[in-house]
Amino acid sequence: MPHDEPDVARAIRASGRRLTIQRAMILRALHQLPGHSTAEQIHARVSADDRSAEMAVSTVYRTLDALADMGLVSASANSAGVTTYEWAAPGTSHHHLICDHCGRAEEVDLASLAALRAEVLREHGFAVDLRHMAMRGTCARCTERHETEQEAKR
Amino acid sequence: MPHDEPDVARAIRASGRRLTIQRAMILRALHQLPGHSTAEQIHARVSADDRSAEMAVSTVYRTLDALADMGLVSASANSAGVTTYEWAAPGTSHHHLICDHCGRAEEVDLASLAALRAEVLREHGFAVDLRHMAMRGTCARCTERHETEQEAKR
DNA sequence: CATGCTATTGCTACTATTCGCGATAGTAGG
DNA sequence: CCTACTATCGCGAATAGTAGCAATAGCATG
Repeated sequence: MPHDEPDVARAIRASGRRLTIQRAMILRALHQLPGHSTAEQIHARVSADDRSAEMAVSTVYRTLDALADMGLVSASANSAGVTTYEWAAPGTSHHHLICDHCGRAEEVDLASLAALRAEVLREHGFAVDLRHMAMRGTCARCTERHETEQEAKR
Repeated sequence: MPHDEPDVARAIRASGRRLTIQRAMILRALHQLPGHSTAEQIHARVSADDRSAEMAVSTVYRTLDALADMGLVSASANSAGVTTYEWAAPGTSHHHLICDHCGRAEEVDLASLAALRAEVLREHGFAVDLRHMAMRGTCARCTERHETEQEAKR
């Protein structure tokens, strides 16, 4: 999987896409920004880097979409309905636990997912994309708080 | 888990919520509509049932949200970014495989998920909500088509 | 049955994201 | 280095869904 500039350029062209200045700027912004960023933040970063011409927000979305399609970035939606993106470094793969109560997200690495993927592929011929997969539920802290509240009511 | 009208009413009140006419209408619409429906469709159905007063769309969203919170309906987002809802009949639990290429969704029942949930709970104290969980990837048909295209290019 | 507390509703304004389209500009090929 | 082909851009309008707030109406209680 590509990670430095020439590699990325090659990967983009290999998929019949074009490496435009806008894309280059967004790629740079993605490397500069740590972890998960929203389209808004990426757009802001790009605008800060180059104030000659404002890039259209829709371009940011379309580019991120294309990059996600190629597997170069991964997108995950948080509970507030805002999507965040992050550079999918080669070999990197982690999973998100998103709490539906407090909205906080943890990143973990789950062994069982491999077994799950195997089952789905065997039984249904469906290839699940596990990279950066997100699961919703209730985090430890919120579970605890909830139980405490229940007791308080008694 | 409740499924008939008095039961549902009790469940709603038990959670400190109120059973308003709007909620009753939305519940009825949910029972009438088959499988997954969008908030839009539910709103249309409600409007069709009762033309005396148009219900606000935001009310539909809020109600579905509340019902999802109680576990009475389950929400899942499709690839186009539109959320669909369905009545979560007692005992019903299935998982969605959503193809990122053709957008089609399959419903399956996965044994491995129980193991996954156990691992996450043990290792991270996080209680994953497995009901109607969705996974993205590539379906058998699209995998096949993709391979065929690759061959055609050679 | 009357009453008060507060969950819910209906607005309306706003945010995040997508879509369509004419104008631009990467790229492969000569 | 030119040229044609077409992916991509910018822009502006459209869509799904959310937030804030004053008015309304369930429901527990006496």
